[in-house]
Amino acid sequence: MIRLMKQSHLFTKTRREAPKDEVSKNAQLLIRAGFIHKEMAGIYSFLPLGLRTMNKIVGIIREEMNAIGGQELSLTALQDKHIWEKSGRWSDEVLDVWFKTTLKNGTELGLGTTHEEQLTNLMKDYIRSYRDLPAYAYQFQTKFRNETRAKSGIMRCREFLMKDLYSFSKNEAEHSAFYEKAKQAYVNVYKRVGIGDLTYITFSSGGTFSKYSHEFQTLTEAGEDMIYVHEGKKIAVNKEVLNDEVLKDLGISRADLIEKKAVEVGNIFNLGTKFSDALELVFKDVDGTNKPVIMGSYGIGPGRVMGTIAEICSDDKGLIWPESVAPFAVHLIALSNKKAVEGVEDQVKKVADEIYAKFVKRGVEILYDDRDATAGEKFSDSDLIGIPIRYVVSEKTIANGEVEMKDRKTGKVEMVNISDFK
RNA sequence: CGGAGCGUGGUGUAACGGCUAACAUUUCUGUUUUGGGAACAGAAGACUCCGGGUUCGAAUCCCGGCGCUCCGACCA
Repeated sequence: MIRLMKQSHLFTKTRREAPKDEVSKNAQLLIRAGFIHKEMAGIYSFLPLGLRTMNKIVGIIREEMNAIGGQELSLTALQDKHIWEKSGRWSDEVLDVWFKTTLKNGTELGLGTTHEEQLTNLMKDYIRSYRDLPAYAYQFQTKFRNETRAKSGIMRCREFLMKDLYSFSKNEAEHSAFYEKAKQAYVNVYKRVGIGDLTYITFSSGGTFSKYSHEFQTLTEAGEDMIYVHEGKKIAVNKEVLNDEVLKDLGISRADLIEKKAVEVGNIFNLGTKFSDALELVFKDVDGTNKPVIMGSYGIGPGRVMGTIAEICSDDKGLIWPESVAPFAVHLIALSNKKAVEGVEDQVKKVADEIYAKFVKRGVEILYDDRDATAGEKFSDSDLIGIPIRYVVSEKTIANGEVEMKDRKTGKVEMVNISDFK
């Protein structure tokens, strides 16, 4: 990733007002700051700043997935309908979010909404023996879902990036052990991207093979889900499964639960042998018998995570990125003095250029506002874009041999000696 | 997919069925200015979403389409 950028070269611009048909805070701020561009309802392009943040989120997820033994691959978006027919999910009645298309010769294809079928089928080429298990594969892939109603800015899109990991295990114990590791990895991800405090492991319906699945729900008014939070245990229950049995299982009482709105930023799911049965993914066990592989799926939408961060980490002036996902670590602003006459060096620009060069040399990701714009405009843009640390170089500061450092989140200002920049 | 609302320069808004579609912002030129989206002067930018209809006359009224937003349903 490119570490440095002069703002005069950045082709995107900020805007004072959000388009009137964007109501959600995440889309309003991200569009105004030049992170995303709306193409259609539920379909957004990612611009340079937005892509940088997206890649930061992706990078964190990748590290956590690698840490639990995930192996990254990339499956195709165009998918063969026959493997979907085997699981019974080709039908529009079963899966109503399909985008389907055809080849010139009439062959029907589907644009992947998810990849259980395809990966299960693929794994048949590689999983033969208990010695081949466990296996953990994941990808970052664009999913296509024909949502009847896209909404909430980038929170529910028709085309969106998703990290999906699938686990293949030889028995229930092996599966469960990995499932727990994955759960912890997810906790790590949300913590690292800056929304850990507001994110709850939420018990949700489990389907055929386990009593519960686990959603990761982040509290925000922009959310679509209603969950019941148990503050003491830092867990929650999805409204859909809240009943006496669940309360008993979790050892909690209804009185301790608080109803909150939340957005689902990830979920993990025990698939059991649903897909390995359907697509005949079996392995030869130690005793010589064929057994179906036990599977799990684990999903996170980096775009939705980004939208969630934008909802939570922002104020009336704009975005406030956590350091770990900010498009740049530092925003350097030069309030240069244009009065500088020909032949007389512009001291402010000179100092700012030097500081910029030092940051670049140190490998700090920096956006340098070298534009010919007024102070107010630069400050407003800086607040809107939301880079965590802002440095200002001006006549006033260099008169004392200093540079001003301001924390976007706390607003705390500190003067730093120019000679301290190494 | 049911319900509601809305489509006017790049963006945000205005305009009784009646003048050359107005204002702000934006962009460009020049002067001036540099610590919170400065000031002045000049300029650019619109078949008022599309297609029909009513009318002497439509941004405005009617019909159809498309698009967008919100509520609900849905969310492997």
